[in-house]
Amino acid sequence: MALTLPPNDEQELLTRAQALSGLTLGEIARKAGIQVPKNLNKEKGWIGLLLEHVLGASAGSKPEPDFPSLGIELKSLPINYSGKPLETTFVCVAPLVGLTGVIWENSHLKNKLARVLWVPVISEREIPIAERIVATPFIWSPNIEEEQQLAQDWQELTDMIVLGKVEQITGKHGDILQLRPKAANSSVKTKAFNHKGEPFLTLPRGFYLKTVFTQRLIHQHLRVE
DNA sequence: ATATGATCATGC
DNA sequence: GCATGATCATAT
Repeated sequence: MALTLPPNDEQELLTRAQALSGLTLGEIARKAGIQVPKNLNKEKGWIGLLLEHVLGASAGSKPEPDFPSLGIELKSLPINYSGKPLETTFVCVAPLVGLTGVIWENSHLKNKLARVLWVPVISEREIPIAERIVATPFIWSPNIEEEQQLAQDWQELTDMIVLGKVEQITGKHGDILQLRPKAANSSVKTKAFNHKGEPFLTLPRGFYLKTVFTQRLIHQHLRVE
């Protein structure tokens, strides 16, 4: 596959992303010389990786933004024909230890969501992967209200973790943010502390944005233009 | 095991 | 129907 140079500034990135609007994933992949899988069962991150590639994001799984010089994170967002998100959005792994001194302002979650290029893709499961269409990408930062909601949910979930109640947390906790398993399978374990302060092994968890939140982002950016 | 990229699929 | 819990691939 051909090399795509990273964008020089935010506007170039946005222009590049919006040039994908209306194109099918098959068209985009063909230009990039990438094979389209029949389904995503074994390549769940394929769409995100394709978009990273064609937009010139830095490769690999380094713990930094997709566009380091711009401080921008790329997120693909599967939506239905009505613009409703079909999945929650994974943000980052939730630390279960070492939370002493961590506050919202210096949290990994806040940092991750500081500036995001959202690329919605009409991705209903009945549509073959190659025929799914990119909608209108947009760049977003949380406004005051959104940040307050994120901070509140993050604090609630983090408090429970600190109190050793991680295994009592379900996907129902949080209004717009949730904590759910994030692992290859249920045998994967990571260290946490129980309510007595004793270490034990548990399933790794990740922070996910609920669809009610991402749906609002979509609507903001459909209404205003 | 942890980071990246997420969606699958079953229970409700 | 849809959200929660479970899972898949790859790189380090």
